[in-house]
Amino acid sequence: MSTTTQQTQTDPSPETAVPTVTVGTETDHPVDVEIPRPVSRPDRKLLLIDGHSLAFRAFFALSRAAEYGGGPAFVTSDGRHTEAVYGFVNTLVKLVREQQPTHLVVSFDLDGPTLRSEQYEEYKGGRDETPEEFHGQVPQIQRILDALGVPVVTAEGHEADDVLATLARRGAEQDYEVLVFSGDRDAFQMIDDHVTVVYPGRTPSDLKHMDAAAVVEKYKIPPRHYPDLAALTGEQADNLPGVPGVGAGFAAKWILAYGGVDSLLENADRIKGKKGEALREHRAAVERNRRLNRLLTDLELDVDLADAALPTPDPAAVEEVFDDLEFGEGLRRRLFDAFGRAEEEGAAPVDLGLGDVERPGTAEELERWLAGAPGPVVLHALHRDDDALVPGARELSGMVLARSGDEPSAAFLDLAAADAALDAALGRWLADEDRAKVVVGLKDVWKSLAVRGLLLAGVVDDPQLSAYLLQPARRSYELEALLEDRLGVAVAPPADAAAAAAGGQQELSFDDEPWPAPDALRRAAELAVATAGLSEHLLAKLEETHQTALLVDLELPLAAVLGSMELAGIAVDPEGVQTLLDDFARVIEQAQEEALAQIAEPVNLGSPKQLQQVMFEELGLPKTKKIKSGYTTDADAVAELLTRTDPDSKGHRFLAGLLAYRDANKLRQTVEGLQKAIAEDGRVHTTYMQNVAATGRLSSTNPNLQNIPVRTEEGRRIRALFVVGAPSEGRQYEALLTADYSQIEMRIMAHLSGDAALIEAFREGEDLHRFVGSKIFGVAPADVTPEMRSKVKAMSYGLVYGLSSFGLSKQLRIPVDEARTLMSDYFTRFGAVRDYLRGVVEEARRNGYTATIDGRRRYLPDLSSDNRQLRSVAERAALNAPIQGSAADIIKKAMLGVARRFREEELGSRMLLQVHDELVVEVAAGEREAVERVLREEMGGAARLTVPLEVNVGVGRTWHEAAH
DNA sequence: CGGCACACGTA
DNA sequence: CGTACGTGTGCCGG
Repeated sequence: MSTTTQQTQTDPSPETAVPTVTVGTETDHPVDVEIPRPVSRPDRKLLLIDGHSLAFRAFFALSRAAEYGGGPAFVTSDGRHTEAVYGFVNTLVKLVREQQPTHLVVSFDLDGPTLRSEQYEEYKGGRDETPEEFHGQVPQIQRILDALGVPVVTAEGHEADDVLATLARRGAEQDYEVLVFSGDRDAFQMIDDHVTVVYPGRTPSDLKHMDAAAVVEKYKIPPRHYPDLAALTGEQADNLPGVPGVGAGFAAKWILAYGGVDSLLENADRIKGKKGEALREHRAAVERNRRLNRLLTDLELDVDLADAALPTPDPAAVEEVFDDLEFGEGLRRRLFDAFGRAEEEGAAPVDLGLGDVERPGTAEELERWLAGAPGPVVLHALHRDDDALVPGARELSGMVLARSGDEPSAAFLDLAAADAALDAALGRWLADEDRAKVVVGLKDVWKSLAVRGLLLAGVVDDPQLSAYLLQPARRSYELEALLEDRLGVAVAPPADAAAAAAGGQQELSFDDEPWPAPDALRRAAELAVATAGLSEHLLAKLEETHQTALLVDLELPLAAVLGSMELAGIAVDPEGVQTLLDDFARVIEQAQEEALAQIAEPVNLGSPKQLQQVMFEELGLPKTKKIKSGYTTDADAVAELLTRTDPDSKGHRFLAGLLAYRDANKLRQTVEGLQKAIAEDGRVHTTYMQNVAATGRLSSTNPNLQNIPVRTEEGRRIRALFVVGAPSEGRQYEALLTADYSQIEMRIMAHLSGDAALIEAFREGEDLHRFVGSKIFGVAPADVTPEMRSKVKAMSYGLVYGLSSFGLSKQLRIPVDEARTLMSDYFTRFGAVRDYLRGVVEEARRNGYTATIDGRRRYLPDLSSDNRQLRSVAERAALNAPIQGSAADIIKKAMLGVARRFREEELGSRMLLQVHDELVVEVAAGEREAVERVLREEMGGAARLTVPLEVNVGVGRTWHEAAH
């Protein structure tokens, strides 16, 4: 932070130490110029923006084509360019969000002559013509500023910089902390303890802060002398030549020795050498430059800073301009996040107006409560710690029912205490499709009710699913968080959490204590009442974003299907598990021995840290790819090292042992996890997470049955552990059946891109990669070698993930040139694919989100990040999300279809697993053919694409056999 | 004990 | 410098 230069001295008193720079050391009157630290005034922070400068930089930054972002981005459907507008708003929003100014003014240059152009005709001459596409964008920017309520200040005959300098001076006098955004370095002369200049780096949103210390650091002179330096060196951008041969270094030296331009020129005769000669020769130019680059701080401006308080924009006005310019939701959201939003609906209703929680104890009381008011009833499950666990579910002790409306009300049902009549009344209501329910955590509630023999119908929302559709990247869908984030409603934290936070011990529970505890019930009731409002809000938002059908026709019914799959579980062969564990244990031991025999001291092969020590220091193996902790020891890197070491060397044997150890150990862990997960019914009940994957996929946990090994022979032995189950509930099962989509993602790519060649490939029905290979390499399909085919395959799949030519070269271990040629040949043959991929990113950048075929969104705000790394990640996610997400939608629809058909055709077979593009079914005795038919029809017909959806089906005693 | 980093399994 | 996940281990700091 200190800006020590040779000329810097320090005030003797350390408390008030202000660095100084001495200027004019060679004159009779050297001056110590203080280099102040900038003041911080969070409550009075004025942001001044040079509008043209920001717009111009934004325009060029966004016009540059990115690898996937080339082509006509930022053009409205009627052909108006909007790069500058978009970039301007984006950076403005970023500045406001990061700097949190309390006041904001934007200034623009006016057309027509200025003081400077009159004094010097060539001023700013020699610049390239502004591109055609830039014209017309500045008025649009002013339109947006108008909608936002941001004051725009201009001055006839003056550049924006003079306006800014005047306002900066005024702001400083009124003790504002002033930030000036300007792309013109002349603005540096404004810097003092109150004024900092923010100027753009390579991109308009890569912003650098220049305070006095930074100027001294960079130019060795105090800010007020910057124009002297600029006058000497000249300003290319303004077409102002300076003294030939004099750069910033010399200029600074002169200034420090002789002071500013005036004083320097007075002493010009004392300067020796060529440079002195040049200075004397170009004295006129220097004087002219200094005259022109002096910013005026005393313009008459019709603005009062007090009126420039950061406005709260009118949403309607902003929406109108944004709609017209066809800007997406991402930018709008960021804008309102930064500025706030006028006339937002009232903040948190502190009191929900909820009376006492009712306790209907009879069927009549329940029915009376249920008939109390129209509108959906929120159903919130209550569990107690000792609720019985059944395989795949948890029994239910009670529930809170709630509704909002004019008279919010909540009721508690103690299921343990309910008599038969109350149970029946509850059952009738639950099963009644016409009585609307909002269920929190639908899948779990569905399961708990199912094990009680209760049906659940008429579910109109689960906020944890509707919120997922609206914000698929959220980490948590806890009600409290949703209420807070979506409605601004705060619900008191649970009492035990409060007690725990206060350092209290967890209360021991005694059998005679009332359940639920009164304050816990009260809180659950308030939460449930608030949930009614939350649901209303979420459903309205789904309607707005056209995702209602995804909730109503897909996710909600799917919850029940997933619930039944979890309850079913899949049988695992326990003896097979033990055999496999023993086998793997032998391999692990052998591999470990072999590896450790090559080194001096034993290490933990599971510790990457210790491995690095051994591999790169003791064994002296070549360094691999850098990671945070040093160099990677991952399988790819180890395999690479194996090819580069002598097979007879210690290093080689160590690496081979390590790989074998890791392989077997990983498999052992998988099998152990499986063993631990076998429930009392001999089956493994995974949990499908319906609101975790940002693309719309399911995930599987506890245990994860979506990553059971399959690629290696040893891995496939694990698949053979999953077997058809023993008879249960009077039903016999004859086999497992697996049905998977063939290349569904590539088919979706063909559909979305409309690429004629790719579509033809799928319609021909021949091996996709062989077909693509024949096109790219220009040979007959029969002449595509396995090597060609595997390259093509890697590339095809890579494209779906946003693979670069660099990445392809790494993966295929081929030169980048070759990878690039491969890709370009691919795109020559499948041009629509490239167009599609480009379009996806552009559209997502504009809209702020991608969408699947059925309209499931994924928001990607980082597409406009100024962090290249973040932006690239978001771009690849944008390429992948519509494809992966559409595939997820399709198999979800297929699952609903399969479940419906099993029901309608009264089949006893049941779906057990979903592995993204595969369904595993347990086939009831005698239903093999029917099940295969249902699976083929429902999976194949789950979407109407321009290419067929091909489904492979296999049957066997085990999952492994079924897949062959 | 919680959280991070690493490694690695699947689609 | 290839997307989306979940899990186990080591290891750090509290």
